[in-house]
Amino acid sequence: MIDITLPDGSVRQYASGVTGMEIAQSISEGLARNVLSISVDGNVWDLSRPIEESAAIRLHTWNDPEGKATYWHSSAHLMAEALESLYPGTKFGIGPAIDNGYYYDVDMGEETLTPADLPKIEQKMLELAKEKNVYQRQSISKKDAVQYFNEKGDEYKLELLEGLEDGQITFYTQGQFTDLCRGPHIPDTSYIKAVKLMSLAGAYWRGDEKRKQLTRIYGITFPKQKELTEYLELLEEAKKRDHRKLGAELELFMFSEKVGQGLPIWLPKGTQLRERLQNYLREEQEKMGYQMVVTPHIGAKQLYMTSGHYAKYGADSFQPIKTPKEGEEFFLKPMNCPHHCEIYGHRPRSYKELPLRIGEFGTVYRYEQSGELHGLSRVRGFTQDDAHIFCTVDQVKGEFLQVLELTTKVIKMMGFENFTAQISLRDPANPEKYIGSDANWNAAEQAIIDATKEVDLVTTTVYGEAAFYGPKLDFMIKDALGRSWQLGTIQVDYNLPERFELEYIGSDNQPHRPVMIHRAPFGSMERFISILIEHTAGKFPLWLTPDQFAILPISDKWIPYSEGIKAKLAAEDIRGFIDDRAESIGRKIRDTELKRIPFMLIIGDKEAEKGEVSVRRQGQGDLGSMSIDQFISMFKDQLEVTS
RNA sequence: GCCAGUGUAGCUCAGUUGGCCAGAGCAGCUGAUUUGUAAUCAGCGGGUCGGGGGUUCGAAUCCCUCCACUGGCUCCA
Repeated sequence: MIDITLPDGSVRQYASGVTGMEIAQSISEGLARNVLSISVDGNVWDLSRPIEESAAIRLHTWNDPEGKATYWHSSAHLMAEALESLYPGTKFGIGPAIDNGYYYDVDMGEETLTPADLPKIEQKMLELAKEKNVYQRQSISKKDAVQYFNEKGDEYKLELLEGLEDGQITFYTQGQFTDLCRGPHIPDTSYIKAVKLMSLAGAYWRGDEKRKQLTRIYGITFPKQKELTEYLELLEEAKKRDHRKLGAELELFMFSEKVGQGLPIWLPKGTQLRERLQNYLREEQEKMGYQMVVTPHIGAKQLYMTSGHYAKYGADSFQPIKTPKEGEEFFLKPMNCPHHCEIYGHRPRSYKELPLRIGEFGTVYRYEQSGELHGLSRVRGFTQDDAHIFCTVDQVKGEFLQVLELTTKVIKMMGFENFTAQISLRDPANPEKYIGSDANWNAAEQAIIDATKEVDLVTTTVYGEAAFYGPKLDFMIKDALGRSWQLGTIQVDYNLPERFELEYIGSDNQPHRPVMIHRAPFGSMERFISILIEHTAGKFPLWLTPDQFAILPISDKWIPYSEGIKAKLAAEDIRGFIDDRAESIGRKIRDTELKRIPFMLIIGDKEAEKGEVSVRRQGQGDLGSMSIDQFISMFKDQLEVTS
């Protein structure tokens, strides 16, 4: 007998060789119907795999991530079977489960798939699913595995096999399809009831752009048709929140082919929004001792040679602008830090000046590959809420913590609760990608790790994501469609001060090298606002929204009265306009609702007689009639709640 | 940059296998209406069918090429 420990800590005894499915059945029929896979001492297994020794287990259903992952991975195999049956000779790369579904990378030779082919594959999958084919696990020797894929002519699987050790190789077979796979899988294909192939994309084999591009097919499956329908509806809803769509509808920003791709143009309403955000941050930063500066949009080549940006990005940036007679070369500013280093270094500095916090809403220009551009999230010209803190080694931690506090405050104030913090460190395998000494890097990386620990910030650590001059702490947030974007960033840098030979005179009357902290709580105004739009669906916080009210006179007889109301509100710094069009009140309300203007003040005979306004809240409806003073006080209450 | 797809009026979309002057709704303009909580009525104007080239008696429709956009991949100081 073996001891099986359940998640609640209770221990049950089973005969050695018991399977996950048998355990589930012994607990309840319902569980046995719904269970998809099992964790045995932390490793996810098939339900049919015998458990030989005592272990702690967790049974996974559709309701946990491991269960979904098993389900979707099995769905990828089902899709592969369908592809092999419809397109014999298809070669397979990898086919993992992802956050929402799965994909499989395939090489179809001369054949090209188009979206029109997808329904046919979906049909085949459903057909095969009904066969209730069992996912059969089989251990296989490396030699036999190599022979199998040699005969099949699948060089991708053969390459994957090269990285595997003999004795640890397993095949899974369902129906007519056999795949090299670690598993685990759901019991059989009949669990898969609803299938949708979402999209086709090119994907480089092993993520290497020098290698062949395979066809990636994204799909998702569900145990119930209803769940698929709901998922697709959710996607439709998310698309309505897309900042590119709302940005156009609310007239926040635009793009123009003539101006150039990836170069956002801010319209008056968007500019208002952006400047309010900047003013907010400016005030917060002034409280913290920041000093604002303004630097030019271009810089001489030498500046970027000194900073190292030229060596790293010179070939992949906008190419230099040259003076017509002298041929001097200037680059569009891709970063503000070199300019700020020059500000630091323009005269001798004393330790008494440190920490020196230099801030700038600096507009920078970077060449991004055309296929990468995306609304406001990925552009070629954008404004960073940038600042560089020059401080002593001893001050690094304190400064870092202050920046961390500011950044999390900003993120939380905007209501972005679902952010993740990522520590981005060097890629140990590629030291040539970075400048500076190991000692500098170690100090910088340790500073970030220590500071995040001190405030108990939950972080993930990713190697290879550091900037070339230093490690970063990045704040990641998802957009409406679940894509993750980096917003705020904090970077500790020992290297640029060295390259710019920055110094300060210490209390010992000796020169010392300062440390630099790069930081941008929003990241860029463009990307931050793109996320803000998607998270609020265009219903911005009251303090930020371009128009806070619209006065809707029922007939133009009440326009003069409306003017008076508007003036009273303006005196209280409440902004808005009068809709004086000769339209019906229903029409005015509809248009104002669609513009996401928070308050509608409706004025007709009744209100004017009593000296009141009838208040309607966007998205909520009629709040009834009240005096203008009552409205002002209600407005101010809400202003505080949302700010 | 790469793979796949899309591009018709300011917006959303129709335009059969290539065939008379390219259509609709909304928006816009003009006029009428003076309205009570999500679209008042009528009239009018508006399109190099993304650009260029080609095939054809004839191209929005077929082919080539460039541009932009969408979904991914790679990249992201």
